[in-house]
Amino acid sequence: MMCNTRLSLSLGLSSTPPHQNNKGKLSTNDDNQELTLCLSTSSEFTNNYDNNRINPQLLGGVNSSVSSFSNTSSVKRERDASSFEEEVENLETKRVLLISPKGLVDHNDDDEDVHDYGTRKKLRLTKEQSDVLEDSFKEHTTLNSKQKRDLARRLSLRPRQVEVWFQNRRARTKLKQTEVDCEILRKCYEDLKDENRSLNKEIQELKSLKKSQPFRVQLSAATLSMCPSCERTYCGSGGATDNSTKISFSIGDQKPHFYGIPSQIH
DNA sequence: TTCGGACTTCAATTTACCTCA
DNA sequence: TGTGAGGTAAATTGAAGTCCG
Repeated sequence: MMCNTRLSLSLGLSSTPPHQNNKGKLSTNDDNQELTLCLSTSSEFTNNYDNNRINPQLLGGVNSSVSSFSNTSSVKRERDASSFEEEVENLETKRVLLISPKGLVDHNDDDEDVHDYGTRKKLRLTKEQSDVLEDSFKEHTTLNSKQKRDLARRLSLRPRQVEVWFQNRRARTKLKQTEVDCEILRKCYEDLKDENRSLNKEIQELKSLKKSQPFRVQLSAATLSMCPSCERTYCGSGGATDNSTKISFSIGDQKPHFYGIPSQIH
């Protein structure tokens, strides 16, 4: 399959709208394995090339006439081990689009996912494909090259499609998590607002109590109170304070004293 | 150590399709 | 029945980062 592949390169411009042409298109005629690359001013090709969607090695290696693309043979990495095959696999499923005076014409008559006017129909994954992808995503949210290829082969998709699916899936997961986080924060805000409201209410009650009853109030144990002059607490019976946190103050006191919290004892 | 190419991932955006009023 | 709005998911684009020779 690969060995018989012949790649030819043609350059062209058309007057059709950007969404219909000016797109770098790579495709194959399944019958004779002839690949035709139509380049244009589109950023798609340059982007694909920049990101190695189209492997320069493929261009340079298969067709020596594109010599400027061939200087990549020294790059050796595990994840690249199959990139050549992957690219060929990608190319096999892409389209032959020829530029005619009317614009781009789909060259594959049996092509079902390209409109007559040259735009790509949006693929809808089948339930089975989605399920397999979901299962795979549960195992690992990112794919290495081999996993991607295997999955693509299993689902009869292009590796790039699997890659894109995982990319979008990660984005959806992140978005959902953000929504959850937002909800948690919203709940926290509501709780704090309620707490603030009740504390304010309590303050108002105490203030009104102070006006109507300007005498000392003890909220802690009856034996513990605060000296109004030195603001120190003492036990009414002369005994020591216990370890529990207690509060004792008089209405109008600016400095209530907490006990059981060492850092707050003066 | 620096540089550049190859490669991946992400965020933002576009595009095609679907549903529903 | 046709249509526009809005939602969703596939696909594109460009930037940033890592790895390695």
